Amino acid sequence: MSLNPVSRIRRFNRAVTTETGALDHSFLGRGRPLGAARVLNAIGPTGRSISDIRNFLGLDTGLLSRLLRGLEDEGLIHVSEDKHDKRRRFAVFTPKGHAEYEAYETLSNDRAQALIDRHPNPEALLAAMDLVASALGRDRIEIAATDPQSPHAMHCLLAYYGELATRFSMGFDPSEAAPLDATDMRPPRGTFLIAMSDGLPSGCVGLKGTDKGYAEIKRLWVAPSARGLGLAKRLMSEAESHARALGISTLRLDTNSALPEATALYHRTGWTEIDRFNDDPYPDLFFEKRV
Amino acid sequence: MSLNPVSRIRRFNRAVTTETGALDHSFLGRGRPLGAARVLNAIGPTGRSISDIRNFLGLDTGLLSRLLRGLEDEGLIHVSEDKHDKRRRFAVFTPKGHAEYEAYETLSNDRAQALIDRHPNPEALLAAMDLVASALGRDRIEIAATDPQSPHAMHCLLAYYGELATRFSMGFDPSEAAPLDATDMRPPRGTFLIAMSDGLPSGCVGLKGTDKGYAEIKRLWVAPSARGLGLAKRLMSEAESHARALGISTLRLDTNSALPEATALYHRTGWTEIDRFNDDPYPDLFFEKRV
DNA sequence: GCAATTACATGACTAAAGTCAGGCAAAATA
DNA sequence: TATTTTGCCTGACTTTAGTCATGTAATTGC
Repeated sequence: MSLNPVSRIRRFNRAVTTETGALDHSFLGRGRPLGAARVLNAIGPTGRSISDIRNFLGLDTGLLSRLLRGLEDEGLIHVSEDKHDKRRRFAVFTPKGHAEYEAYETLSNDRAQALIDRHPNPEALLAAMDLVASALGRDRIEIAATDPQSPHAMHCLLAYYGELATRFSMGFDPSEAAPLDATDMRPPRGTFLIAMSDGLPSGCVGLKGTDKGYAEIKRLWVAPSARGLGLAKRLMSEAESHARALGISTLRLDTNSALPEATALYHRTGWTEIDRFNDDPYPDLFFEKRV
Repeated sequence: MSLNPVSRIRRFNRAVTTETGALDHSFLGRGRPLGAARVLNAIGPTGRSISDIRNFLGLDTGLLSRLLRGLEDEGLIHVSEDKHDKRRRFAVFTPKGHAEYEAYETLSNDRAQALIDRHPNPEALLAAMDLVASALGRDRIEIAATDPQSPHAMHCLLAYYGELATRFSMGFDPSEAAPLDATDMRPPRGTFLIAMSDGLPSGCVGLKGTDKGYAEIKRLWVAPSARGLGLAKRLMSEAESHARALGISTLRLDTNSALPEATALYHRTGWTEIDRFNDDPYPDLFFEKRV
């Protein structure tokens, strides 16, 4: 009875509700009701428009207006009007508000740190949490173009190389693979897309421009915690849209038979297998698609 | 920045808060405030004493009293006095209350089921959730004596056998191991202890009485999701207390060098290695301890 | 047996959260 | 340009949650 899947999830819910309840309670310690603290947190260091806050927190206009007025009276925020649309308003922190925001951040961070510190295997715990968070927030994964040398991109690429190293029987050394020039993966020659799942980079794909009449798809990777959610397919289809927008009509890619999921995906999504078109030592399968 | 452990935990918190918020909201759909729904849920099909409910939900006497009165007025529960102590009161469902309780259960269960259904690898998701729940609720793991043939005990034993099968190079077949008579693990000859982590059996150990002047420790197992929390040590020390209470002064156990964590634990907790004392084919290490 | 304690109920209150109906200025649309 | 819509604010409300003091009956401890 307690062992069936539904019971296990409900046990998880109980554990997590207790934990968040305790965090909420510690937030109350700063002498401000939870509603106001939530608004402060929603504003964030870069400021935020009122309508954004309303959507994010799901609040009524009246209620939010009053909460903002309260924070303003406390001297924590400053609300100014948007230059382009004077109906819209934008909230930013005062120095005092910034300090207060940081105090709430510290409460959350300390709690998170304590959880890590007392666990015997933090990496396993974090991996489990990533997986659960991705499962819960699957519809909130967003794909956006990023610079191929941004920290998030580097994170994805390192994870990608690490995985190739374990999956290829001969290992994988990035320096032996075909060198990549970052400018080939920046507009207007190409692009680099990252899938962000509420702050966690969960996948990537590169579109690399060449001077040979086609562009290449490179570095398609999906984080273990986000696999099976159809993310690879979404990344590929976004990459194809970007290719079309850049005026590219032929795409090529290379892959290795040690990555059967990838190969299956290419077959499923209209790619045709072609002959070897480069002398990179790692790939043994080559595909092409017209977009 | 979003890749450090603290950020990952906070991302998890956000995902989970959204999810529980959505569940709470669906609870509201039954036209009853959350407080009343929580009380209904706390009562449960078997009924519950008022003081229990108060402790469980952390409510003020006045508030709970009013919430109970509300549920009573709706015709959902019936509150009667305890026979032995007429100050105490006990709440049970009326048939209508039972139906309402089930409706809430269905909301929770459907949500959980949906999460399983849409995930590509439900077993991995559940394992991750178990691990997180154990990490959050580690101080709430309780050890209790159970019948060695209870469903929870069987669950532990099957998991234990499954694990031995993967860890022993020669595999493991329970039928070839020394047969176990359940009466040897019931008082007064012995006992069987289970560690329960909020409804999930997370570990076990058996104390098996013999007629040879000593008792044996058997089937020490800790669920993967609860490892590293010191549970094995707690189980062993509980088993020793039970042995003392049963008038047993010498304990023995056998184990296999393929289980180094176990062996290390025995060395650490006062056990001395002795010569083989049985002809079971699986063990290759033998220990004794006086309690 | 008497005082203290316990278990629960009641009344009187407050704070927080949320709803709803205007209202006003700016922007979008016709 | 006139009308409608949008984004936000304000005032007047209700509901929910929770606190505190007091009361009453039953039980426990001395």
